Amino acid sequence: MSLSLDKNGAAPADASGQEPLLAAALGRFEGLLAARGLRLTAARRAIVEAVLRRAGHFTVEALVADLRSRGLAASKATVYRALPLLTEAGILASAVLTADERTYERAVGREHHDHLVCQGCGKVVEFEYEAIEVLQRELAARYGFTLEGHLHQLFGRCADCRKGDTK
Amino acid sequence: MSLSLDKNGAAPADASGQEPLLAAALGRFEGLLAARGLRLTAARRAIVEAVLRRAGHFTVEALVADLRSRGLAASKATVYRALPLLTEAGILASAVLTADERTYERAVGREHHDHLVCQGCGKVVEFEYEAIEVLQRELAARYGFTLEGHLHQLFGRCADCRKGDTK
DNA sequence: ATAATTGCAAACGCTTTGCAACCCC
DNA sequence: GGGGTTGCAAAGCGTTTGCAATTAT
Repeated sequence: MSLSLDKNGAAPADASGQEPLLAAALGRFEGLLAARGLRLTAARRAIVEAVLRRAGHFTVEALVADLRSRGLAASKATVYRALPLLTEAGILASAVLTADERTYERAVGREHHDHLVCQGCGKVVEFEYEAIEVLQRELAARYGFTLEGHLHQLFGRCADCRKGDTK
Repeated sequence: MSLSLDKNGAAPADASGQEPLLAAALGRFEGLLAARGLRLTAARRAIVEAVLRRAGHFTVEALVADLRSRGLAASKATVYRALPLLTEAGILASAVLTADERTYERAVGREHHDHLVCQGCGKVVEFEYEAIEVLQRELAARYGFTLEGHLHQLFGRCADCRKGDTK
């Protein structure tokens, strides 16, 4: 089994040359919406663009602020109503979810990965470990389950935080 | 340290041979509290008992209801204030945590495990897979992290739900 | 036209907090 | 008595929802 590790962070550069991504995202979105008799409106388009423009993890609040700062149409309520749709369309994904944090990230044009969070400084490392994915599938099968998804987050302390950081 | 019984003499009502667990839990709790200049009060004792009496996963609401139905002292606020302490003492652990569910479970006297949740019927299977635990440690080490914990939940569909249930 | 969509603000549900009374050491 | 503890109710917060106006097809 190949142990492919994502490059730390690999923060996707934003805003540049993402037309193809945007096209792919809007295409998917429109497909999902059409399949349900829903419409691809200006507000929804703006939300998709805002998500793609974001690099890394972000909160709903930040996304709404982005839209607002660009004078784009999409109120908080509309954003919240769009989140599940974006997720189902594979455009958006939940990033970190804990008792006191909830962030999202772009999903279109990216590979699946999980998160390793430093409890000292909050740094988040994205990782992809096929061996674990395999074991998860094996495990689900063992219990007669069809695996549809998972939430896997590792919490620890990074080297920097172990050295000097307070707390 | 000595384990004093509830001052009002109220013996744990049901209880099926859990005295040793209760003793262990109270002992740990008292230790943690003492180390911080905090006290093991009747309310906190009642909460510990309520947690041990619970089988399986439960919500805070359910725990509060338990206490209330037994006329035990411990308001909702007190329970919420005790949760982090119980967790640190290893008496309580978070069970399932998703965007719309948050349950806890007894940790004392139990082995570590993660959860497999059926998205059809809500059934939760607890699993312990050492191979995955090992890979997690390996992964954290690879990034220079000291692993302190993790949240690993698998979501799928159980055999029963695949057979008949409506989607 | 017909039905979906949106913004706003009110409603919500869960968790936290301010505060005065209380209890323990 | 000093300081931790508790209950109650109010405050917070992020998310959801009712509703009337608006817009897409």
